Amino acid sequence: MENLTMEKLVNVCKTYGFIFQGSEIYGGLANTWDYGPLGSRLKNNIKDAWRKRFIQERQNAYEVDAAILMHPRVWEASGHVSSFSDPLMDCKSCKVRHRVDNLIDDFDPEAHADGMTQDEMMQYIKDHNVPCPNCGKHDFTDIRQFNLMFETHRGVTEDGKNKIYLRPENAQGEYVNFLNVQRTTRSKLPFSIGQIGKAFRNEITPGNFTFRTIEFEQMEYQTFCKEGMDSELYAFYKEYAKKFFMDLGISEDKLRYHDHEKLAHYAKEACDIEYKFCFGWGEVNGTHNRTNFDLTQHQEYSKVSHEYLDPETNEKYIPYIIESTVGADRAVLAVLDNSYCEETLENGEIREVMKFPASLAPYKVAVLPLNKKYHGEKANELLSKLSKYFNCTYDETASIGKRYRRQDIAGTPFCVTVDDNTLNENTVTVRDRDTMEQITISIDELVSYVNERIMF
RNA sequence: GCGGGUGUAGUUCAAUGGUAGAACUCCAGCCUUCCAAGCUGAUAACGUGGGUCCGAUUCCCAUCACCCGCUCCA
Repeated sequence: MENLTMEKLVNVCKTYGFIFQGSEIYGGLANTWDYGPLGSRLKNNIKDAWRKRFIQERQNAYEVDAAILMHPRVWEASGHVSSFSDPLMDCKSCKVRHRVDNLIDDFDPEAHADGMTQDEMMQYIKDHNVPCPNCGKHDFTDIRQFNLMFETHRGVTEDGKNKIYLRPENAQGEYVNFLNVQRTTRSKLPFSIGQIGKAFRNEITPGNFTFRTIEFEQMEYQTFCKEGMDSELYAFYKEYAKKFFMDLGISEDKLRYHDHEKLAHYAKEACDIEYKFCFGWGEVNGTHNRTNFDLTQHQEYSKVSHEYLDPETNEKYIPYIIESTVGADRAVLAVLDNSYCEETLENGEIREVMKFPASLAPYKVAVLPLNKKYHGEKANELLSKLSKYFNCTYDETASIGKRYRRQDIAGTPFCVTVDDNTLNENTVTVRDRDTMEQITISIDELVSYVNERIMF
């Protein structure tokens, strides 16, 4: 909808049970959100849609569900312990906080703070008398490392030896299982490992609702291949991911690519897909050509060979990895943002509708007895029958019009009413969410009628 | 993290240093054969913690959360 605001979307989500603020009765915990009855169904449907496109419909694609807590050496190998932290420093005079590396690079772009240790950065600040860009003074605190990984401890004592991290990305869970999956599935390259799971980042950032949170879920897909096939696969998955978002009901003009100019330490090529949220363009997918960096690192740190013996050429090499990551929470937010509509009816009333693709709708069918006369056995029988096939809901309160409105905002694609014809002739009236048109069909045909229309 | 703004019922809004009102929603009942009808009734709120005061939702402080702008987001 044009003119949708985040405030409006947050409100709709809260009012109807898509998403609530985390720990709300305690005043909320910043940047955490809980999915409610409708939201958790929607999210699960989006995850299932991803599974279908990225696992089920692909060749040589397998899913894993790796542990969130991983060996601390994983994060040394991946580079997260050393580079996933920001060196911060406060100006004692004006209280502005700076990232030290940015401070130095802004002072002298030739300085290359990236390569410096913490001590070297501190020394550089002193030697060059770097001023605070805000107030011009030279009165800084010591540098403090702010690591974006959440730390916790196993065992009873909290010493450094027992420190473990909540994973800041899922990818390592796929990489450390590369050998296991390849062996047990007897896969030849190229093959893919996908995973849906939570990751955690201790970011001090405002969030734009669920767009950036400290706990989030990613739908990740790693394709292992021979060097030389990497660029072709990279291009393929950029497009494949975009098609996936279009299948979630998003039109192409609300999607765009954003190629990275500044690449991460592991990447050869990197590109985001951005969706035009009501607050602006925001990343919903990242496609990366990670080269053989990750498996090489794990081979070095674990001392376990990650070389693949190519059965066709008898060559041994460490595979390249093409990664395609979709943020599950961001995909949900994009679908909510994209699906919300307000329509003005003939009587001037506003109709709020969530126009999800039917496959994503939390409820597929609502069973609505036309009035009190039709409550009871027949309606229950119908609901029970349909519930064997779909997630359904039932509403017998208020007027039929009001009940249609309730299902509109929940995004339920089909409402079936129980009336005289149901009792006498075993037919129901099916009302379509998008067109508001009604048809009469027999109860026996209803399941296949709905099934045909909710295929993803 | 910094600056500014805002916190009253599920929602949108009132009022008040001395019993916090309403509309819509929700729930129950009556009525009702297809798009938020009507009538009756009921439930429901001062973000949290301190302080000042005989008494604080109101004034002060802190904290938490949200909004706007920065910052950040390999």
